[in-house]
Amino acid sequence: MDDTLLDIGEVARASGLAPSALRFYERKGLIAPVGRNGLRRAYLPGTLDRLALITCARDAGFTLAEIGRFLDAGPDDAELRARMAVKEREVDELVSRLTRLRDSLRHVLVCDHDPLVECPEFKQAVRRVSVPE
Amino acid sequence: MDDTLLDIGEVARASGLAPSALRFYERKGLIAPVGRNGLRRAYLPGTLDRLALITCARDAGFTLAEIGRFLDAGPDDAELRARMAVKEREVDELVSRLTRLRDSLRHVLVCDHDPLVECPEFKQAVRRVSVPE
DNA sequence: CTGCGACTTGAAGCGCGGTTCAAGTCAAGG
DNA sequence: CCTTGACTTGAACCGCGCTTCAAGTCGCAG
Repeated sequence: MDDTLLDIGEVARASGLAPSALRFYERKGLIAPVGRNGLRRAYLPGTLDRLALITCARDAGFTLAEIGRFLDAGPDDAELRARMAVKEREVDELVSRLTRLRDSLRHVLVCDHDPLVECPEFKQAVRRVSVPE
Repeated sequence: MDDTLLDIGEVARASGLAPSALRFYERKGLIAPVGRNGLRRAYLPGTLDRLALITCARDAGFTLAEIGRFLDAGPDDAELRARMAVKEREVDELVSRLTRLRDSLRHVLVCDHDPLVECPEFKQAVRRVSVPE
């Protein structure tokens, strides 16, 4: 009928997520098909954008429950904005820590201590990672 | 006897990890007490450095099994170096993604769309997050 | 000697984020 | 019509990273 609608298999291929994961997300209220084709779920193409957002947030350490609350909120939701502000700080700090970790890894790639983890430069870097500056 | 040795409770307080977590790490081969005081584990102070490293790596998305392999390796372990190089790239990419996510969050804090996730700037940012540049 | 509290063990349980399985339904093609 | 293959469901299972629990063992203070 409407060939702009997507089957679960197509959504899975396009999003890189398993069909089982899509059904799981549906149970959690994160996504929903716009309708059914017989029994089969029919998705709007925009669902892919939503899934990209979900994947991204999940990678950033948000739980699916957090993402769910996050997804249905208007501009007047002060509590949500507060949570997002908190998250923004958290992500920012995580970025700092990971940056230092990456630098440690880079160094250890070219250093020669035995065992590797005893390298003083590396240890110092780790200390910088764990201590909030 | 030797008051430079630490009891599990002291290690827990100093590291911020629960005693149960420390015993769990021990079962996984990540840490070990240098001896026992009766039944009680006695730790070297250096264990705290090791735990800082473990915590840091775990936060960065390494599994405990990965961390374990990582911890006992000399400079001649080519396979380990290869894995670390891979991890360095992964962490680096994660940093990029998180940076963009943080920027998205920053923007959405000051924008006014309904629902928030429909903000075009935000959506574009999310797209940048998911698409490797 | 008698608590007391911090430790010990192994085993079971939990929350998260899914995957896997069995059994069934449906639409399209030969 | 009948097969094929992708979908449907609920329920069970999984790996990870711990926590909790029951039952027991210490060492030290009073």
